[in-house]
Amino acid sequence: MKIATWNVNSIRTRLEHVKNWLIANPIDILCVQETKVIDDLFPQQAFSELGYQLIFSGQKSYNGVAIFSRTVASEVSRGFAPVLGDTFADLDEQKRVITGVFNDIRIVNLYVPNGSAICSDKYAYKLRWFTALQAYLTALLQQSEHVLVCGDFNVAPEDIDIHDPKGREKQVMATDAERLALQQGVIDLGLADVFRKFTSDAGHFSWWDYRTGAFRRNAGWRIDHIYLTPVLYDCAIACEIDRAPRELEQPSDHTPVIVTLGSWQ
DNA sequence: ATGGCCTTGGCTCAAGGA
Repeated sequence: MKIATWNVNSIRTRLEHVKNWLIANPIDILCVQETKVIDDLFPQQAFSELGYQLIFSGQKSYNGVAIFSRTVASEVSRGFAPVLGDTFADLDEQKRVITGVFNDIRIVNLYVPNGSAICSDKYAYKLRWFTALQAYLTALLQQSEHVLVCGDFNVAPEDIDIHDPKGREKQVMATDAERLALQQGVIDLGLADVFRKFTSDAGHFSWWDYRTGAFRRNAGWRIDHIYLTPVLYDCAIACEIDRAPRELEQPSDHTPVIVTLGSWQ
């Protein structure tokens, strides 16, 4: 079973890239972020023609998440509120969370806030969002031992996940507070970054700035992750970053990350 | 080097991204 995550930076602009990638990589589940489209305008037919079911949660211009799957989803919900109630309901105005159960695996697809700049309101919002995420995942983990959490986390967990970590303490996506939020909100709950099961060295990235020829220089960050509970982590036989879509004309600035689960149904 | 570049909305510029 193969499951991938990809921040596509507008599903409508990237429609041909995503379609062609799925034809070349006929995986079981694809989680996408930054769809940037309301649900009524989601280009659903293009993907149903390829044999995928879709669930999505979008808004105009910003954010938006979706899950494409070969099998039908059950126990689908959107946002934090269905799990957490009213405490963090204001965070659901931005469409960043969608989940469903597929083949007995609870898939959680996330688009973590960017955070803008360290002194900004958006940075505080990001840290509060991680607090909500911790409560949200804690609740889901009480229901199932088969949980996969993936998406654009907008945090580089370690210095080896940044092409040039010098001065990273002052850079959004790499501050100590963000790393602690990721640690407490995800990793400390028993979820492990499966990419690091197979690859321990530096220089592997999932996002490259559009500016300054960052991709050509491999000046990237590894901010797109797949986290697994222990039973799934043990099943994983590969986790790869596919750089190919980033080489195309008019690419997303992110590229897919794919995990392969062996001996799973 | 606070620049660079891309997407959306519907303005020829601003906001957000990371």
